[in-house]
Amino acid sequence: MDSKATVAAENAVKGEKKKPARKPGRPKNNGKLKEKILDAAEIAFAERGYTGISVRDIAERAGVNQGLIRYYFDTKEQLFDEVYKRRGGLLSGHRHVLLDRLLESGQPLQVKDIIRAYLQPQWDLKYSGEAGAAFAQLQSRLHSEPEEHALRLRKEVYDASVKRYVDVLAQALPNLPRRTIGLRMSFLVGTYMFMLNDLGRIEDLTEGKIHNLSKDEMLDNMVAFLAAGMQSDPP
Amino acid sequence: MDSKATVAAENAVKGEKKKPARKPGRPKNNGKLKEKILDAAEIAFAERGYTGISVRDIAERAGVNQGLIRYYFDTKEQLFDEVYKRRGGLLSGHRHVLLDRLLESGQPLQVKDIIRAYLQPQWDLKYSGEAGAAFAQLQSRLHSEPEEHALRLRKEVYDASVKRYVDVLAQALPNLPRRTIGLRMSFLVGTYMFMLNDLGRIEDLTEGKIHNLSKDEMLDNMVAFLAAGMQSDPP
DNA sequence: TCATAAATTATGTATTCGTATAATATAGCC
DNA sequence: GGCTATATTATACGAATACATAATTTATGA
Repeated sequence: MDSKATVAAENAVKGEKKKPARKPGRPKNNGKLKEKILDAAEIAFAERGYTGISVRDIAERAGVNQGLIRYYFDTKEQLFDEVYKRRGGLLSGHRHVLLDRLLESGQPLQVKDIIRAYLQPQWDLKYSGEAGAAFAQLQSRLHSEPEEHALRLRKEVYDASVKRYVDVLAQALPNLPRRTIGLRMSFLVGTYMFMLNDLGRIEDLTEGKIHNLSKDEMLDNMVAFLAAGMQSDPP
Repeated sequence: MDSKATVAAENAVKGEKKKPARKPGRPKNNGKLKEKILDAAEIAFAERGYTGISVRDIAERAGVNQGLIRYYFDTKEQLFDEVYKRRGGLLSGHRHVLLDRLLESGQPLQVKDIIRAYLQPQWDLKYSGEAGAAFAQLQSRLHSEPEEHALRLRKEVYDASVKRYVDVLAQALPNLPRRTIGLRMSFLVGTYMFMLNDLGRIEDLTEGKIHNLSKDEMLDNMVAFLAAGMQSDPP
């Protein structure tokens, strides 16, 4: 059997081409394919992970020539970064907005409200459609990745908002050492990151008793659990 | 430039070989290399992920010929499975032992003791050396993997012990619906899975205030947090 | 209108991947 | 002491990989 390249060369000689022989050049869609690439890459990376999907496959999913990915993003790694920062930036922004709103309300700060403000944008995103769900999956992957580059990316995207929430929690919990609050913030992140993934698995974990748990029910349960842990006496 | 294969062929013709030309055959070590492969693969998969490391690289890390991996494990996937089940089985076993001990003590069941019995083996493993730490990392990766095969593997390794712990928790918390306990068990898994990874990151998250947190301190903090959440009123 | 820049495709290249197989030296058994 | 199953190596193969480049068409602006 011939390799693809050989086959293509033969076809070129014979003048036979399977595809309608789209000639190169600049078509009508002026750069709009960039977004299509980002969308396809987001889902592909979420499903298979960074090393699990090829640039070629992403191009095919996006319905785009492979070279175009290099044209817009240069390397695979840069494509990944842009995918991640695109939606991660929106998420952090949303968190800041909700926290502002809470602080400006003038009411006394309640731990459960702070926690809910942190989780709500993430949950809304997850349930906003295929892209949001894919990004949630992608986040979960990135948080289990020990590589240096992944660590820097996480830091860049999330650090500022996490620190701000820790500050506000410290304000609401003046009796707790800041060190304890920081640690518990990590516990919180771990909990929701795990729940983001794939709720199907939870059913398995508990013999199918968690069927039909709605988005809001899940969020309420998480907030109650985490708020109790956050406010408890340190050991 | 020539490909490796071509170079090797030329060397063979000329009779020049870089390596001392280890002839094939059965050496002294009678199958002991299998363990070396498993050890090297455990660390490699933890660092890079399943698709991030090649069978060739694993062979090199293990100091073993590449073909030997296929001899013992047939496929890359089977190698991964054996790596995972080897230590995962020990872990589940250890959990069962600690729970037995707790139940046989005759003392009234306390939520924090049950939680500690669940976490202790995982923590001991993580701090037992390089291999244990690598396996912890590997677990974290597998739990963020949505692929069908990963799901089955997790289920096979952990399901029985998780279910048993949920049962015992339900016994200690008769006022809580079982559905709530199951859900909270997932929260618990998420929390410790996240903390398993890489404590270095936590320092970043909280402006370096978590330096010098010992193994026991971390475990105590997690138990306190999780026990409070587990016993709290449902929303 | 015409030159230039931008967007897109086709094609190529060297490397690496998982898997396959044949050759061979030793251990253990009769 | 010879036979056979086992452990190990060397080598090969075709597909897939990330990255590269040249050709080409269109949009834009002077």
